[in-house]
Amino acid sequence: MFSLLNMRSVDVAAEKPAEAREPLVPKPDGSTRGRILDVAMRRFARSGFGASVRSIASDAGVSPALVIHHFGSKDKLHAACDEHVLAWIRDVKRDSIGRVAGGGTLLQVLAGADQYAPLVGYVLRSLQAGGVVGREFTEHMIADAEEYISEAVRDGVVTPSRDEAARVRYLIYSSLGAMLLSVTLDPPHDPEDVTAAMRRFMDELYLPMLELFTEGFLTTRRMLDDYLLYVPDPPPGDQPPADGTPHDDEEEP
Amino acid sequence: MFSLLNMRSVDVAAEKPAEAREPLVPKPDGSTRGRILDVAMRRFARSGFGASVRSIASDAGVSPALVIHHFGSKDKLHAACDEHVLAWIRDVKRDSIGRVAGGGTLLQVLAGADQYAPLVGYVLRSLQAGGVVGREFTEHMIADAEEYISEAVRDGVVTPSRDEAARVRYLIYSSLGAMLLSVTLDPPHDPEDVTAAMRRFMDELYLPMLELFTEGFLTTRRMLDDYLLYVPDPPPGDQPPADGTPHDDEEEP
DNA sequence: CAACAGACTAAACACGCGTTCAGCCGCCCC
DNA sequence: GGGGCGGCTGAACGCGTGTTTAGTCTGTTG
Repeated sequence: MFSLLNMRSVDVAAEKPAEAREPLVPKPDGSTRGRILDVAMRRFARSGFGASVRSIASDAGVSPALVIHHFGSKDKLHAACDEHVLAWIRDVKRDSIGRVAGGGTLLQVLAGADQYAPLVGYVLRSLQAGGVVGREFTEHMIADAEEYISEAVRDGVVTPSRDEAARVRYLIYSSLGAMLLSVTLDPPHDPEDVTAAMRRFMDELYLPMLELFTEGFLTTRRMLDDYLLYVPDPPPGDQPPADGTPHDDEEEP
Repeated sequence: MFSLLNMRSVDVAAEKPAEAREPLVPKPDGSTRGRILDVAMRRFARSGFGASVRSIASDAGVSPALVIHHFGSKDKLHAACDEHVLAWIRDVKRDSIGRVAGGGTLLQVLAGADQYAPLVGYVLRSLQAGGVVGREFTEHMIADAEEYISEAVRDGVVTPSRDEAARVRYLIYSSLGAMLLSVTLDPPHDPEDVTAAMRRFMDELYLPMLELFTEGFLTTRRMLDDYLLYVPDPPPGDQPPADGTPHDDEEEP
């Protein structure tokens, strides 16, 4: 069940056995340091990385000095949050492996439960800011997709591509980018539930995506053929001769 | 010539007549106020909207107080830049109308000339920040695409969709979002030429896009048919019955 | 020529930020 | 019991921010 960007929330419920697995959220830990880390992550997710140390301290019910005392500096706190979030993501991935056979529907899982809202919010913020979490998350998704798409191609349910790596990157960038853009341009009133916004987005745009994936968009092969004729073979990481541009490729209806 | 997201840079050169139209950049104006506005726009594009009034003043070779004197406040300066950029975009659109018959390749035009770098950079920043320019730009693109896609459908070169409006939105969100994500996660060393980054992105990912548009992704109609069977008709903005899930959101300390 | 107007600036103001400092408190170990 | 030690705080420091104020200079107008 390759699905890749299988986004519709309603399906999630249908696919998983009724005795729902509860979402995996990190244990409270008890220590003040842990609580600070937790509220910092949530605050960053809600307000972006410009959030002040004072606001985080206030959220945690401690003094600003204590935050610095435990983490050394705001930058180090940010780094600790990054690490914390990445670990959480790894846990969710490990936990959800083999659920929908072939895995890969990480986005589905994350959007499916409100408890993941801080995690998702944090990832989106990092994507917006070009942070390490955003980068790593994207690469995770690409690596995963690479794997199960190639499997799906072997099984004959997915078209092969002339450049699998590029296709995977394109697919992940589009879906992630579309979602990011959607919640950025039209943010949820309560920034706490980005997951709801994601599900709305999925519900609205799942049909066109499915249509595109199933039926394509163009009725003629002309543009693709022209391009293939013009450009040699891209597959193993080499660039086409760039722009020596002997391009008398003029297209015209 | 529907093309929509026709992204390949090499084509741009081929399409326009050799006696190149030079890109349309707003006249210098001469006044100090105009110069401040210009450098402010560029500074915002390069460094984001967090850029300080002092840095802008320094760029323009004037005192910070003068910036405030002319624009009232930083927010008003920001708004003036927004207006300035939107006017510029309107000019470019009007200027490029009917160039590639049917228009719509605004992105192409913008990515095609380095002189548009500040404009493009500004739009991307606004997209990142969820500003009005980003929103308006997106809606412009959607409106344009709506028009020439429907034309392309009439001409039989593009598949019809069960929900044209949703498809257009999906296509624009994906392409814009993918591009935004690409330059965010992997920003150009010299932030001055985002256009180069855009062209690189286009060159890399044009093939998979074209493949997807021409050949689709799935080899079976099963998923689409299942979905259509499950969901009635989405066209006029109504939500599917949104399954049972009474979302019990507990959590929150 | 005098007077006003507007472009422009140096200096300061008020504020929020990340961070530091000195010290208080309660716990554990000798 | 005494002494260290780590969690923790209130107050301050230094800095960068957007903005204000007072004033200078220049060109125009009566």
